This record gives sequence, structure tokens and C-alpha cells, in this order.
Amino acid sequence: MRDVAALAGVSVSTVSHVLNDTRAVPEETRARVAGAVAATGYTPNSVARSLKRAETRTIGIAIGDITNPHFTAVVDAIEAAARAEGYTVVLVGISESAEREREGLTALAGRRVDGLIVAPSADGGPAALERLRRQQAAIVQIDRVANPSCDAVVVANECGARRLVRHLAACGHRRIGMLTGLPGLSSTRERIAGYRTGLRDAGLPYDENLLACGEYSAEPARQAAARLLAEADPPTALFASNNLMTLGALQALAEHGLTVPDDIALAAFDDFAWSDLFKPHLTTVAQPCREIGQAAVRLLLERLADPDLPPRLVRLPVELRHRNSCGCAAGAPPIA
Amino acid sequence: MRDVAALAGVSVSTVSHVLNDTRAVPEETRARVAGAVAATGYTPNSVARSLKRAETRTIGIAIGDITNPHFTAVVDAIEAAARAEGYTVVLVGISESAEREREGLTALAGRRVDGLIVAPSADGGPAALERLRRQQAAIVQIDRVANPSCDAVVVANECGARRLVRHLAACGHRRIGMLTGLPGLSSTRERIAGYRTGLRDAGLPYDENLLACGEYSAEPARQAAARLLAEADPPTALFASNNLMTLGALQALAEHGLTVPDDIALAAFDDFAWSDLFKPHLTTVAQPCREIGQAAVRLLLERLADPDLPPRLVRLPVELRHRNSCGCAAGAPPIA
DNA sequence: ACGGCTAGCGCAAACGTTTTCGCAACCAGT
DNA sequence: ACTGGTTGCGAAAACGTTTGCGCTAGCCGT
Repeated sequence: MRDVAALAGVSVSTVSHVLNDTRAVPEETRARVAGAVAATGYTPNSVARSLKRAETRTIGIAIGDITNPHFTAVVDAIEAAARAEGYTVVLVGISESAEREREGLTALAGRRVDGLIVAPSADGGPAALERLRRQQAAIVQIDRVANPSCDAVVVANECGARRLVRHLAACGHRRIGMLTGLPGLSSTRERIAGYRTGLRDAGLPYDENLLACGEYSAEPARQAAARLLAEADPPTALFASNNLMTLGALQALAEHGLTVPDDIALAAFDDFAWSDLFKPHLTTVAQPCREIGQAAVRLLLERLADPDLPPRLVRLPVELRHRNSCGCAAGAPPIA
Repeated sequence: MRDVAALAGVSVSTVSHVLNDTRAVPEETRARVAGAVAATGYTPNSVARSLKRAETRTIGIAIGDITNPHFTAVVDAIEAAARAEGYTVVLVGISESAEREREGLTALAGRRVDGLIVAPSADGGPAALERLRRQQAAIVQIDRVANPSCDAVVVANECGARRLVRHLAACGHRRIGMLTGLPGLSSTRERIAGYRTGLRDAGLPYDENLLACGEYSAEPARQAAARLLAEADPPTALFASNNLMTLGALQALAEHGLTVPDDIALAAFDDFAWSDLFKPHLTTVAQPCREIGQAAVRLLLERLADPDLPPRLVRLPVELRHRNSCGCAAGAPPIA
């Protein structure tokens, strides 16, 4: 910037002012500065600016695994929305482990991100977010809420699970197994709650043995499903409460020589992008991934604008995608 | 840091020195400082550090669309590798448009990233990278090379395409259509070249009418495939030269009432994560996505360590995944 | 007793911006 | 001719680090 100022024959203040236009500068001077900028190929140093301004125009994203299509979509939406507002995003992967989460958040705190969008892990607990909070960062949780005093955007977990289970029951299933997510996450709890109300709606008993923990990922889910299938009175339908566990379940079913939906029904939380090409046409409840991302940055910016807002929780609706892995005719309308 | 220094009864220099341990400090002082750090909840401000040190320990990733599973995997690998080396990544989406690319790179240049990993777009051209280069950023291109004087990691495009086409020919196909990628990208050129050598290997003529541009994405590919199917003498096999175009092709085939592999054969560049669940079991050539990411950060760090290295190009092998969309028995060995 | 060495530490100048304060020049109104 | 307002600009102090330089105190060897 010094060079630019020298070349334009003005002071650095003036250069700064025309660049940000933060005070009136006659057209002629402005032009000279612009010329000098072009001539020197000057690129404003945003780290210096961040230091001075005490804001980085950066938002951190801390999620378990961007490889999970659900998070991929969310991240993509976040990035787009953030960019539209002049923010850039820094991505840290915290593979569902409390330690990684701590490391990642520390890095982000050091980098002085203005805001943080986080899918909190089970055991990180509310404490992990405190440091960022003290730094005045705007924090929004997605998918699950670990700290109720921070903003969050989640989906209608209970409702989605309930509808799926009710539908399976309506298809005549009386023993419906469930693959549950990581214990300790609010989404896991809510989906289990939905499963239970779904059963109740249908007048079916709740049997603890029909639950198996799949930890929201494929391999554990495969084992969990295998366990359910080995029961004395095995389920005739399975509810996998996220996408990865659906894959695990399918693998287990294949290993047991069971085909969907002929031998066993399957319904799942989370839709897949190219579901149409899948062999069993999965009946699912789809999350509005992009909307989650968009809502998250909206909340974040609002909080940045007014830090004294009360904590808000936005809960987005899910959408039932009725196909035929549930065993009913493809055209049949799902129960509401 | 001032507070920490005051609390510990030392100067800021000393605090800085114990934090980075950059000079000998007796254990006792060190402990006092550590105590003060803990007591104040101090988090080092890396933006100030970056300003002073003239390095950000940040690497930028500029790719078209992280929603594409191929890029998702690459990004994930990059993030992991970078984090292992103490770098954080900032992500900018440049949706295959020259303007977005320019914007994104400008943002990264302003943020003074130490390095950049970019999947260059067709028309951004070598120029887009120049500014970053002048800033001494280490640049590595992935998937395609737009600027031969920058490092790059790509895959054996020609070889992969060639093997797939040769295999289709060996299955008896004499008219093999190809869905080509975005014109202007090196990967597109190389895959077309592979297609041609594959044909030549098999003694088949090259017919320009069997090529249709699918722009590396689904909808254009659907239309392109539809065009090929409408030919007077339509292809009996299709080679889709990336994952998204495969989806487009499948849609076109479905619309024409064609099933794979009975009515028409299909082979594709890029594997899918859950190919096993897909209805046509796709014969594909898989890219080593994670290795691409890892190699990219390796090259990047090496260049950071020694900016005078000559430009390097690493070309990674691809892996043929033989299933049955190509129409031959599932167990049959693919031709080498 | 004195020079030299070392260990332990602090001062202050950067890094590249933003922003406050204030100066000079000009114009208008009396 | 003087006041008062406006316009156009520059000087310099921050922001929170890192780091070169140098100071002091103690110790050893002579």
C-alpha cells in the first residue's frame, strides 16, 4: 500500500480511504489511486486489516466428516451463502472425536473466526464452545444441540422417525427394529423418541431388544443389524436412523441373504442423492441439507449483527420420500 | 498476551518465547507463564502472528463443486493431510466459472494463503494464478493442468479411458459412444485421446459423430446421450468420462427405455462410493481421490520448503473396477 | 580485582492496515 | 477583512505478535 500511495502521490490514508470508500475523495485522486493499484498489482492484505479491525470476515465450519453426503451438502450451502455475504469459510474436520473437536476449535479460536458453525460431537460437551463464546464469536450448532444457550438449526427428527415407523406399521409390520445413532446426541434421542411415538401410534409395544446402536456409521451399523437379525424373534422391518447406517444395514442384509423388500422392509432417515439408481428403492425421510446450511449462516449473521439476541433454535421440516423398500406398492400414499 | 505477561511478572517477549519456545527459559519462569496463560484463558492471536511472520499456515482450496463426490474425497484428504502438518484450509467454491474463479482466487490472495490447491477451470487460464504466484504462494493444480509451470497432480486419464474402451470393444462392441468433458481441460483431452487409442488398439474406426459433449455434468450429459441414441446408427456401448455424466447417461437411457447392460453397455470414468448398491453394476475406472489430495499437499509443502524446485507433475494410476454394466460376465477378467 | 562469559530477560521496532485528529486551503457570508 | 464552514488530505497511533539487540547479574579464571 505504501508503494501505491507513493506512485499515486498521496498518503496511505488516502489510499485506504478510496479503497474502502470511507470518506469523500475527488474523482481525480480516486482515479490516480486506482491507476496506481493496477500498476503495482496491489492486493490488500486482509490479515493486517483483520488485525486492525478485530474481525476476520471468516466463518469456521467444524463437522465430523465432510465425506458424509449430508454434511457435504450442508457445507456447500454454507460456503455459498457465506461467500454471498463476503465471508470465507475455513474447514476443520473433527471426526466425531472429542479431542479432534477440541483441537479444531482451538485452531479456529486462534484464527479469530467471526463465527462458527459446528456439528457438536457427543462428548465435547458445552464446554468446548465456551472459549469461542468468550471471544464474541457467533456460534451456531447444526443437526444437534449440545449447548442450549447457543443458536442451533436442526430438523424434525422426532416427526420424521415417527412417520417412517408409523408407515412401516401400516404396511403390516409388527416387529420393527431400529439402528440408533451415537448416544448422547440430541438427534439420536429425538429419533428414538419418534420411533417410540410411531410405535405407540400404531398400538405396537416397545421392545428394547429391537434397538441396536449403529453409531451413525456403516460398520457398527452392519454389526448392529446382524445382531438384530440373529434375535430369536427377528424384526421384519428395519429403520436405519441415518444414511451411513443404511449402508451398513444393507450390507448385513446381503450377508444374511435377505432381499429388500421381499424378505425384510427397510426405511431410513436421510435420503441419497441418486436414490433412483439404488437397487432397493429406499423409502426415506430427507433432510433439507441446503436449507440447514443457509439457515445456519443466516442465524450466524444475525447474531453477529446483534450479539444480545436470545438463543434461537430453528427446526426445519423433513420430507418423506416414498419408494418401495418399505414393501408397499410404489404408488401407495404414505401415511401422514 | 499483555495480560499474561503482567500476571506472570515478565515481559511480553518472554511470554512469546516460552510459547514458541524459541529461546531458553528456566523451568520456573516457564511455569509461571503457563499458569498465567491458563488463568487468563489466553488464546494466541494467529492473525497478528501471521502478519508479523508473513505466513498464515493456511492453504486455500479452490474447486468447482465440493458436492461432486470426487472432489469431496479429495478435499477431505487435503484437510486431513494439511491438519497433520499444522495447516488449516480455507475453501472457496468456484463453480466452474471463470469469474467465480477470479473472485475466489482474489479472496485467497488477500488472505495471504501460503499455498493453493486448485482444480483450474477451463477459461480461467494460466493468468488467474499469476497473482498468487507473485505472492510466493505455492500452487498445485489437481485433476487438470492449466499452467504447466505450476506443480500438478493428475491421474492416468488416457490409460484409464483406453482400457475401458478396449474392454468394451473386447465385449464385441463396434460402435462405442463417448460423453466428453468440458472442452479446454487437459483431462478432457486426455480422456478423448485414450478413447481414440483404445479404438485403435481394437482396430475400430474413429467416428466423430460418436462423441458428444456432456460438460462433465449430468444434465448436459443426459442431452448428449440422447443425441447419440437418436443417431441413425446408434452406439451399442457408451463411455461416460466422469461420474456426473454417468448419471446423466443413465437417465437418458431410462428415458429411452434401454436397460444396462442388456440393451446397451456402459462404462465410466470415476467410481461411486456405493457402487454395489446401484442398479446397473457399473464397470468403472476409479481415481485414487485420497491419494490425489495427499500428493497435492505433499507437493505443496515441498515447494514451500524450496520455492526453486522445478515444476513437477505427478500422475497417479487409476484402477479398473470390473462389474457388469459392460455386458460381460461378472467374473470375467478385464483386458489389461 | 578485573575481564570475559553466560544465563535470563526486557525494549522497541517492525508487520500492513484503519481511523482519529487536525491542518491547510478555499469559499461564502457578513 | 474576518468568521465559519467545507473540502481534501496527511501524521501518527493503534491492533497483537515476533525478534534483533542489548542490558544486568552472577560466575569463573587469572
